[in-house]
Amino acid sequence: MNFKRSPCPIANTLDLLGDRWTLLIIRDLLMKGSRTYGELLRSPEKIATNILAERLRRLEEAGIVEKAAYQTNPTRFRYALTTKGQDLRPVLSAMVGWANRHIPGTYRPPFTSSGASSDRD
Amino acid sequence: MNFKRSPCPIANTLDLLGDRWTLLIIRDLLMKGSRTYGELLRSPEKIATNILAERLRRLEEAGIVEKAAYQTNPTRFRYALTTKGQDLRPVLSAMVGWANRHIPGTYRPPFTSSGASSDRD
DNA sequence: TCATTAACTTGCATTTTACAAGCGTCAATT
DNA sequence: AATTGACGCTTGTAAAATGCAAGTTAATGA
Repeated sequence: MNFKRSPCPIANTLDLLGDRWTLLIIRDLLMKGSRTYGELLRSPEKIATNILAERLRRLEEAGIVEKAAYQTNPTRFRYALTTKGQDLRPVLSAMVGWANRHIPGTYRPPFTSSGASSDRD
Repeated sequence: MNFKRSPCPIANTLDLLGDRWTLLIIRDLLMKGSRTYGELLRSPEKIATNILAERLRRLEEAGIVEKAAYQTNPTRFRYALTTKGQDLRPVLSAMVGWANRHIPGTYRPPFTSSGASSDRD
């Protein structure tokens, strides 16, 4: 599990988050707070069920996401970002800034200029 | 080619850069200035030749990288970031900051010019 | 009993990635 | 003149990841 391609912080980050889906899950958890598996599935990008399950497993293992039962009978789960996960906000904010400047047709979030100290979860 | 999963700026960014290699190429071009195909190949993460060629093609097509001949007989090429590509620096910086804080064993860049390094402390 | 919802897993076809090898151009060396 | 070597790729193929549909388990309400 811990095979690093190099000691480069960017390479290490990409080993964890470098794919088409992982940061979208983190986006949802960051923007909308803790969410269930089903809610995450309903996001507009339409992630496949097996991919979502696998990514959540990896993120939990990496200490970025926490899974907790919020009810029993039947047991239902909620996923939330740990501090480590919440700390990815600047990465996402930078991407939003870049996309808004350089990719036409991207949605501009109401309150994200860059520093985004917007609270509430 | 212009098929968007959603109007989300993060999803759009990931459609362009969301994989294990693209941001490493951009890292090299950003840190070390313009580079040749051969120099990019020699980076410590050891990208495969076909992947590098394909990624450079996509980045050029996306207006993030420019390819220019710097000599003839024999013709040799140099790749460099456009303004759009250079503008990704905050994204990379945020990743460096996050990795340095949360992934043990990552290299800490000595110093960083223009808005780089940690966004906390 | 039957249908329904949540949270997944499984099977399989398609796509992408990784690894090795090969190719064309030119320049210098033997 | 032929060989060697560097550069900048392309091609072939095996392995891995992804996408899609369907199935599973547990519980609840009609």
